[in-house]
Amino acid sequence: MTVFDFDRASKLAPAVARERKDDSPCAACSVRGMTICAPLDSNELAQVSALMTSVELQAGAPLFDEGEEAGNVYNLTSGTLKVYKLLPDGRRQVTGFLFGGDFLGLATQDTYAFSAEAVTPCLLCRFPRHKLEDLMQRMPKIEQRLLSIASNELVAAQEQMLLLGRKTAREKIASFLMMLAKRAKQRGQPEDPVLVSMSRTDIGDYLGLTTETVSRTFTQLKQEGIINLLPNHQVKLAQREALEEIAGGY
Amino acid sequence: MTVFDFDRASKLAPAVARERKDDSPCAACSVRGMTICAPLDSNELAQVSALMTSVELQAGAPLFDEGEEAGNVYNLTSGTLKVYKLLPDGRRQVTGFLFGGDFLGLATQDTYAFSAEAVTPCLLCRFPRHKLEDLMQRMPKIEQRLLSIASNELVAAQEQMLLLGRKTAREKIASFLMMLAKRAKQRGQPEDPVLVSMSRTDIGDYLGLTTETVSRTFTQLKQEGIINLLPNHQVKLAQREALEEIAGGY
DNA sequence: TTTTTCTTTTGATGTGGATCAACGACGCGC
DNA sequence: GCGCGTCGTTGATCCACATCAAAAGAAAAA
Repeated sequence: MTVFDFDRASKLAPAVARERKDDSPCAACSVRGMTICAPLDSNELAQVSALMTSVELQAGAPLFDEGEEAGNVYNLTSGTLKVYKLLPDGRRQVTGFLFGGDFLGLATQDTYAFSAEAVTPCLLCRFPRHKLEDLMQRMPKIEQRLLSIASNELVAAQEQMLLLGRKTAREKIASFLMMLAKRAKQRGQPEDPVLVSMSRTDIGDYLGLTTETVSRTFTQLKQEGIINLLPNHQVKLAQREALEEIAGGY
Repeated sequence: MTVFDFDRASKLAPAVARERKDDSPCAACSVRGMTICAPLDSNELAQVSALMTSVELQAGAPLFDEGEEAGNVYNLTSGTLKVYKLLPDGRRQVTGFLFGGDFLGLATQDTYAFSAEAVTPCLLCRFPRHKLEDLMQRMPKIEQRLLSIASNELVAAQEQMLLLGRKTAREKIASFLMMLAKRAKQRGQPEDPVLVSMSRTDIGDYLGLTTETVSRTFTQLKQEGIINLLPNHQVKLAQREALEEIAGGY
């Protein structure tokens, strides 16, 4: 379990690395045609794009903290982001990793229920929440899209509860690798040598394990020939079916 | 960890205990003014009510199973319901308990992502999903309400991930009791002697513990004078602040 | 009421993963 | 290139909770 490291926190990079006011619509959002913009026509898209600002984060930079006023929602254009919650003594639970195309910042209360931090350098589209809410009144399509996103997240959250509450370390690691492979495939990236861009600590905090256990379990799977640990944080799924079997049918 | 008991399963009560076609609007839904009907005017309410059927479940009766076609959504009028997921070998994770006023059955895919079963006798309002979806096209208010419900559930799910991944047995039980108290208060029921209507097995499967550990932890808290175990499944929160402290600030 | 059955509690023992400790390996700035 | 800080791996030991076992309550059936 990771205990909050105050020394490290004070050394963190500044909150927002760079920020650009951009008159053109968020290229990645419209090009990819994903996330909240997906169901919109060009006129609607222009209205949404007018609200948007680009944000750039360097690895390790926080986007916002739990409890902070939830003024914006975001679309992650590229990079990897983690969202997490802390206990008062610093124990951390990473509740999710976000990748290119993912949506972030849904909140009913007016404060964020979790913190968000860049794992790798990130590009995001930012929308002021109240303006987007005004727009939603006139464009139910956005609301539909948001409901669909929330429903999918809810399904994923329940899956993760099953993992945290009932799976062994071995099953957790196998599930984690399968999840990374699936998500990479979804956004059209290579899924066999899986790129594991996050640290053992982040993985441990996501799976409810310690770094040591994460490391030992990777080693164990490697020795069994189920995976190969390649350079540059890549993992080859040597026996994909075996891994899927261990993951527990999910 | 609970392993699937095939003998017990075969002895379970039939799926739907009773069912009534009801011309009048679901009394509880409109009276309470909660859940998806909350923001509607009387004309809109009539349209929604026209789609509704009442369902009655006896304790232990399943409402639907994971993987089943998601044909309906439900409003729980009274009683307690549990939703859960199973691993292939029968290990179970209860992902939530639902109480009077709660909404159930949100799904993007066309199958349920979890199973639902009555803990106590239950009364529900049932809505055919495709008809409700048609209605949503014309009444964005319902969609807004659903998005709000989903957002709240998402916050609760992240809270539960923190609990499952990072809290000790003692902290889990304390959090569980505080949650029950809070939810009882929300729906205007006595919150101090908390009614714990579910079995130790259900609690264990909700918190990622065994029945034995749940029982031992209750006993321990009782011996420390933090709670009192009363007859009829009631628990008196003798030292509420101490319990809140143990729960970890949530 | 007594009997049966299921649930909860309590006890004895085992173990998966945490903790504590040290070392090796990679990346970065100089 | 070299030194240095961070991250990952490996080893030894510990402990919170699981597992196994049985008794004590509670509820349902006879």
